[in-house]
Amino acid sequence: MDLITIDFETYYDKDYSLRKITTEEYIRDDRFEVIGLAVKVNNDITEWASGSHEEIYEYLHTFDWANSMVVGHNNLFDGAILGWHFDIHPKLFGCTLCIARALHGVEVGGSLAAVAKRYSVGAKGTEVLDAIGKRREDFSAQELDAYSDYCINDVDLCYELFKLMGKSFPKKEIHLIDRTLRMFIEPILELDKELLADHLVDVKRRKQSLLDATGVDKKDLMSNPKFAALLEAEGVDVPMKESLTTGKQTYAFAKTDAGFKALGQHENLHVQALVAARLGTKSTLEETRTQRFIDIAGRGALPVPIRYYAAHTGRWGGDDKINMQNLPSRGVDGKKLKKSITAPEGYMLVDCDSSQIEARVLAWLANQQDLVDAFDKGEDVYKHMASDIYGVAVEDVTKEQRFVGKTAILGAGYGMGAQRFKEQLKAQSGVVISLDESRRIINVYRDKNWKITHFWRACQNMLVEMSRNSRGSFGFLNTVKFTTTGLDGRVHLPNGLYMRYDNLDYEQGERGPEFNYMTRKGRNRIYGGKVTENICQALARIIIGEQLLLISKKYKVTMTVHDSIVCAVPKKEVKQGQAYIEQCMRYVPTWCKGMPLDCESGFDKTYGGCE
DNA sequence: ATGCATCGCGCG
DNA sequence: AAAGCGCGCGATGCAT
Repeated sequence: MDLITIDFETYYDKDYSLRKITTEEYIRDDRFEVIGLAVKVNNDITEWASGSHEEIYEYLHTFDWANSMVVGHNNLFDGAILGWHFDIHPKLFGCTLCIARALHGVEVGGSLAAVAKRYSVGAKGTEVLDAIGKRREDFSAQELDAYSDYCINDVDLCYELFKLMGKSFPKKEIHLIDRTLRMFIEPILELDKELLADHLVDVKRRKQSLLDATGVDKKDLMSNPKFAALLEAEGVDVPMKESLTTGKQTYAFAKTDAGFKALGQHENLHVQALVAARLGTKSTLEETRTQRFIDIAGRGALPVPIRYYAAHTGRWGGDDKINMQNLPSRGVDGKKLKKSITAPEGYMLVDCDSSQIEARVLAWLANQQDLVDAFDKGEDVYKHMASDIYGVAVEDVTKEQRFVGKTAILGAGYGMGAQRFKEQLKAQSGVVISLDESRRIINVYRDKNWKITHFWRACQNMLVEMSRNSRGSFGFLNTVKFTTTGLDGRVHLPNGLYMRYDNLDYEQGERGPEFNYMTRKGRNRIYGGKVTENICQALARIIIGEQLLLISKKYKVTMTVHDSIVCAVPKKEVKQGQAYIEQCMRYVPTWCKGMPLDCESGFDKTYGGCE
């Protein structure tokens, strides 16, 4: 297999640029034009090519793409140009930006310049290229020459970086990068234009009627101080709270803030209307995302931009202004956007969810064997938890009691305290318990799952060890190893990558060291329970990654949302396809024998219809 | 005009 | 001793 490194230079101007519009819109726009590109086959001399679309097309088709791996820095961009404009479909896509993010942390600068500097492979060109607003034909021969040097240099840097970073990079992760990029580069999902148009009208109408009921202007609702003034005018004591970020007093206007919620039942009906309008108009997601979908529908199929290694736990994230991982799905009529996403002609979509994967990983990792066994047998672990909490037989557990058990299983496993548990329970289900009762429930959880509480302590000890610049391993079958490089703590993961706690430091608190590490947004507190959560999330991501690759052998994976995978399956074999996909999602990787995995799936013509 | 911090909110 | 966690996007308010 050949390695082809590429970089496209394309037309841009003040408005038509990647700073202003999405990658999808930019590449599909009528103004799109290739100024030129640099191509390097294996270690051959890098070539520069510039010419008309037809000339570039012809030139590009002289390479053997079908047997090549194509690498670029941010290959989402170059790969999409190859596919959408030049009908070129390589065997494998690589991306030095993706690899850099996985190796050196999601926090560090991922620009080609920054990564090149880190590896000392040379500097990115600094010459000021007068390219803005210039079409290919506007460049003089000398200007084009300078541009070619610049572009060739970029490709050479990218090639060197791939050699250095790619050598030790896990093969499976390379394939995951490839599959992730293809969700965007090879779009097959379609959008239901009529449904979207109707939905946009509905959403706007709904918001307007909320506003009409108050008789105030939208901007007075959206602004915190102005909204506070409206409430004060009604004689309301404006609810305040302490900011979790700054510690200062701030307005408590979030939909889960108790004081604000109470205003929703205020005796003054105008106050009720104001609160309802504020809540109903504050989130613009439904409206903006619907508009983006409508715009995309006018241009073609739906490319799914998923960012490889977005979280320091390795999870994927959204990208390109249209986060496909947080599409609404709860509440009445909540799935309209998902329902607008449709399988291509002759296909159905299968949406398969891994069941409670993080809770299962936690039980396995901490070697909480009774919980592992319960998961394995397919028992209702939430009911079992509730049975212990309330001292009733499993079959007598009420719906409300089961919900308490569920909240405990999903939250208390990472050290949640009584105060937080009480609030969470109230916010999520309206169940109100006393602080003493909350404390009792937390204690029941911790006693029952004592191995898990031990694991928090092991993770805390790991932080201590890392801060002493040492190495070691812990966890079930020594799955989790850690080392320290300088001040950077690293938790090694079974896929060959690691989670980093950069510049790990601590302050001596009254009751022991309080650890923190550096992120892009400043220092983050870190402690045993949180490390436990991070590791479980990372391991769950590795498991679903392996499963995604298995599924890809047979079906096109169109997107993933953390614990779910959405595939397109030919209509006539949808039942067999669904069975195959479920089989893949129950696959237990070799490094985690005994992991109790399960899944559930549904299929439909639309994403939102998969139940 | 543009960038940054903060908050809220959607998902897992 | 105890502390649930992980994202991205959009709006506002304020600084440049």
